[in-house]
Amino acid sequence: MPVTIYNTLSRKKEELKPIEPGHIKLYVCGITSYDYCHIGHARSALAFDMIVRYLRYLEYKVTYIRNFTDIDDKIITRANEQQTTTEELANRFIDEFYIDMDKLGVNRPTMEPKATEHIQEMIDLISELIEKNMAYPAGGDVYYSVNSFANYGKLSGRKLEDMQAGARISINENKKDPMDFVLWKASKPGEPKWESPWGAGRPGWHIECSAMSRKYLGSTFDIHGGGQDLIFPHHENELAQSEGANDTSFVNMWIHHGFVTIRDEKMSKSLGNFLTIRDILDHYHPEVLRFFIFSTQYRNPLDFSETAMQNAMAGLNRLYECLAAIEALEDHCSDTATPTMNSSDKEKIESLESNFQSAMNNDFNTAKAQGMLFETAKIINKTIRQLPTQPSQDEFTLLKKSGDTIKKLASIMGILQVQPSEFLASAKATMLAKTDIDETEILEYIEQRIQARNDKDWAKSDEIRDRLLKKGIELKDGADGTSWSVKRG
RNA sequence: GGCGGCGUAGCCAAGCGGCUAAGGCACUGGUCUGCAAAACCAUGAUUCAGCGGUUCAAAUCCGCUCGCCGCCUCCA
Repeated sequence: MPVTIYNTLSRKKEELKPIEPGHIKLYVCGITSYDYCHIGHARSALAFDMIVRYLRYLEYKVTYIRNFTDIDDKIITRANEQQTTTEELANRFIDEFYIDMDKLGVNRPTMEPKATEHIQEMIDLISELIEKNMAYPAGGDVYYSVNSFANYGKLSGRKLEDMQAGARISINENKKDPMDFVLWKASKPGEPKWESPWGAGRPGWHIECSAMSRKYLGSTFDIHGGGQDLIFPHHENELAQSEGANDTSFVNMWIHHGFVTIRDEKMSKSLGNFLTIRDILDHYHPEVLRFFIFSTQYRNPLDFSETAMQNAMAGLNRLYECLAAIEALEDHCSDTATPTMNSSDKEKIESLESNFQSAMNNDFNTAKAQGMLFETAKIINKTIRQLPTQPSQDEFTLLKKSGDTIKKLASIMGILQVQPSEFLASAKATMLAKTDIDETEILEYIEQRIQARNDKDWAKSDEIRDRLLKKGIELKDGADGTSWSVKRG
C-alpha cells in the first residue's frame, strides 16, 4: 500500500517515491521567533510530527529539518521595543517554543538550523545567482530577478502579469521589476549586520530556507512543508532561488496544511482572536489538543472553539475508558468457553491496523484513522460486556492485543500515551481549576452525603448533590463508593 | 480583479464513479441506580448548497448559480 500525498505543485495526490529508497528528506519552515506560539503553530508542528511518526512507523528513515528564523524585520522591531538585542529576543522565544513543544510531546526534528548561523551559505547562494544573472545588487541590496526564472509562479499557480494587476506591491526605486524580491538587505544604522560582498546587511527571508535546505538535504529533496499561507510568496520564491541556482528540480512534493480559525476567521492579533498554546494547555490536557487537531484532515481549515475542545475531550475519554476496561479484564480463561464475538466483529478488530494504514496512506487522513479507533473500541466494549466470567483464551488474548494495537496506532497522533487513570485524573485537575471549589470541600460534602444516604435521607442526599452540581461538580455513586467529576461544558 | 479551497444529519467529520453515505459529540429510548450521574447498548441522511450535463451507474466527473473562507503585503 503506497502512501499518497496531495502535492501543492501538481494539485493532485501522488504516490510518495523517495529519491533514495527507504529514506525521506523533509524540510519544514519553522517559526520566526519573536513571540509566544499560537495554536496555528501548534497545528503546524503537530501535523509534521504526525507525518514523521507515521513514515517512521512504516520504517522509512526520515531526515527532518525545521529551521528557526531568528533575524527579520519583526524581530528587529520587537527587540527595539523591548530594548534588547535581536539575538536575546530570538533565543528567548526559541526557549519558549521548546517549552510548548515539549508539553505537546512534539518530537524534535533531526536538525533545527538557525538562519543567523548560515549567513555564509546564503551569501554563497546569492553570489551564484548574481553570477548567473538571476540576481542583481542595487543600492546595497540584492534582488532576485523574477523575469530570469521562466517558471516563476508555478507553485502558487500565478502569472506575473496577474500579480502586477493586483498592484499591492510596494514601490521600490531599486527594483527592476516590481515583483523582484530581496535576497540581501543593506542594514540601517543600529540594525544587526553581517559583512558581505555588497556591504553590511542581512539576508532576506526566503533565501535562508533555500540555503539551509541545500546544505542539509541537497539540491533536490523529497518533501517541503509549511502552512498554506507560505505558498506565496515564501515557497514560490524559495523555489525560484533554488532551481535558479541549482539548475535542478528543488522539491518533489509540497505539503501545505490548513489554518486554525476562530469563529471561522483566521487568527490574527488585530482581530483579537489570538490564542497561544499555553492559553490552551492551561485548560486542556495536551492530548485533547492533539486529538482536536487530528479530528480533521491536515489540509482542511480547523475551527477552534470551546465546544470543539469539549467534544475532543469527550471522544478521547471514550477511548481511554475502553483501554481502562481492557486493563481491568481479569485473566480467568477457560478452554471450553464459547467465543461471544461474531465473525464480522472479530474480523473488524483484527483488521484495525491495516484499515488504519489505508486511512493514513490516503494523505494522512487522521480523521478517518480516528474513526477506525472508535469503531474498534465500540466492538471491544460490546464484547467485554458480553464476556462470560471465564472467557475463552483466544478472545481474551485478542482483546488484550487489540488494546496494545490501539495504543500503538494512537501514538502516531500522540494520543492515548498515558495511563487511563492518569489521563482522567489530569483532565479532572485542569477542569477543577476552572471552578470555584476545591477538592477538600467536595470531599466534605461527599462525606455528609454518604451519612445521609446511610440514613436513607434521600432528600438531604439529593440536596447536597444539587448544591455541588450548581458549582459544576457531578457525583457518581458506584459500587466502590461515591466519586466526583467536573461537569463538562 | 487574479489564484486556490470549501458547502455531507442539530454540531464536528469521513467519503476521490458502483457494496446498508464511516466515526465522534449532542438528542431520545433502554440496561444500571433509592433517584440520578457516568458507563454501556440502541436509534438518525431515500440523501450529499441549487440547477443542468456526462455515464448503465455521481455526494464523487463537467458547466453554471448561490453562500462561505484563504492567498495575492509579514503570517503556521
